Amino acid sequence: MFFALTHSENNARSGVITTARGTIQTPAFMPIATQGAIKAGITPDDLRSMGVEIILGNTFHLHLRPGEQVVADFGGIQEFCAWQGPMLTDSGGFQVFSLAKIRKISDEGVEFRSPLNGDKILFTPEKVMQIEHDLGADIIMAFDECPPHPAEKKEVESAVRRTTDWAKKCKTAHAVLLKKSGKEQHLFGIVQGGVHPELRKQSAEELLELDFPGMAIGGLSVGEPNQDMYDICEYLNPILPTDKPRYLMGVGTPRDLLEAVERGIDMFDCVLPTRNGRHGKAFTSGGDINIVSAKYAVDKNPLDENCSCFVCQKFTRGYLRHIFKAGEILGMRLLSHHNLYFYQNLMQNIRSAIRENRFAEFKKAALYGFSENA
RNA sequence: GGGCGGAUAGCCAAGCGGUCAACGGCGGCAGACUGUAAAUCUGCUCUCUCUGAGUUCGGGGGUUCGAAUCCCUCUCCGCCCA
Repeated sequence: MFFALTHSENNARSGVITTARGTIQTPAFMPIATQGAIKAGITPDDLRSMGVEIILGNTFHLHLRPGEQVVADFGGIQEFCAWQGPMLTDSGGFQVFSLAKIRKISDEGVEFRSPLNGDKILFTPEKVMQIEHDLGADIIMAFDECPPHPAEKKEVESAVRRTTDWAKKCKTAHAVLLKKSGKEQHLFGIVQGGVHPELRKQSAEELLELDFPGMAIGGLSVGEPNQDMYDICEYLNPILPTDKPRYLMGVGTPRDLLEAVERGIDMFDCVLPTRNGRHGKAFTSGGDINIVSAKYAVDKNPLDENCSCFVCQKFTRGYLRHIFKAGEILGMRLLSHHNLYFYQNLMQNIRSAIRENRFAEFKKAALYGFSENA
């Protein structure tokens, strides 16, 4: 069985996903290795030491460099990265949003211009499936259209229509490739529909007919108010099947994770722990801190006194501030490490709380802590 | 001793009669970042009773309606000739 739900408390769920390369306890947070590496020098050993069970790669960026054939030649993305655990590849659907200035959408697919050299890159559902099969991740995402926020409702409707159409094509192409490769790869569908409940419902129902082993919610955390994101999760909760993992793409802040878990989400990924780590912001049990702030110059405390990561065992805020200001790469690595550890620890605590039927009180206490510095 | 060339806000450095409180960079301060074109981006950084006013461009003096910008002089720095 791919997904087994083991505990639930109201809508919050905990379970386990089983792949050929290992299991993933849920709710899970997946660090992002867009180009096959967690930025700022976090190694596979680092990830394992903090309890990470699955990481992400990106189809678009890995296609541009080094190319899926190179990755396939190494035996797949997991071997290539020396991670060797479960991996997931995003499809390039987010690049439809993030690279909006250098792409053209049609019903056939999306024509990108390479940010590397200006080459025209045509992504169709079939092409994306071929690339994701060559990359060989354990979970692969259907090619979707992620519209911006705000957007005209017509634009969102069209994105839902294309996303469904492309999902069908992805499923068909995936089935053919799967038969040929004999590998185990699980294709997830992605629900679109912006902040419109009726479009979300339509998108989810159309995708559910295709019976994907997992369902993702895309098109959120693109600029809409946080409450809208929570509302959409809450709205979709009874529509999505309970026996399949739900993946809220691109989310989020520690608070977002708690709010979304409460509304039935099982999987997350987000650049925040690593990007903010590189930009000098640390997540702590007492809220975010900006380590370059002058007030930490002679602060001899760790980033988070409640954290047991090695950064918090060894280094003071004053030292971290100094190496950050000095531009030493160690500062970015240490903050990235701490932030990823903080996220993993938070997810571990969330899972324990759900399994012990005390998630509601855990969430309340955690949110109270995050507000200390706010 | 003589001849050139310099001295601009914390530092470097543009400006060379009005549109200059003075380009730009560094440093400093603050903020942003949510399926990563991000070790990135944005704002502020002389003083004040701050949508206005006051003092600045080595010191002093002068020319002019008006000077960081022109003239005289002093001080200091660099290069060259003795």
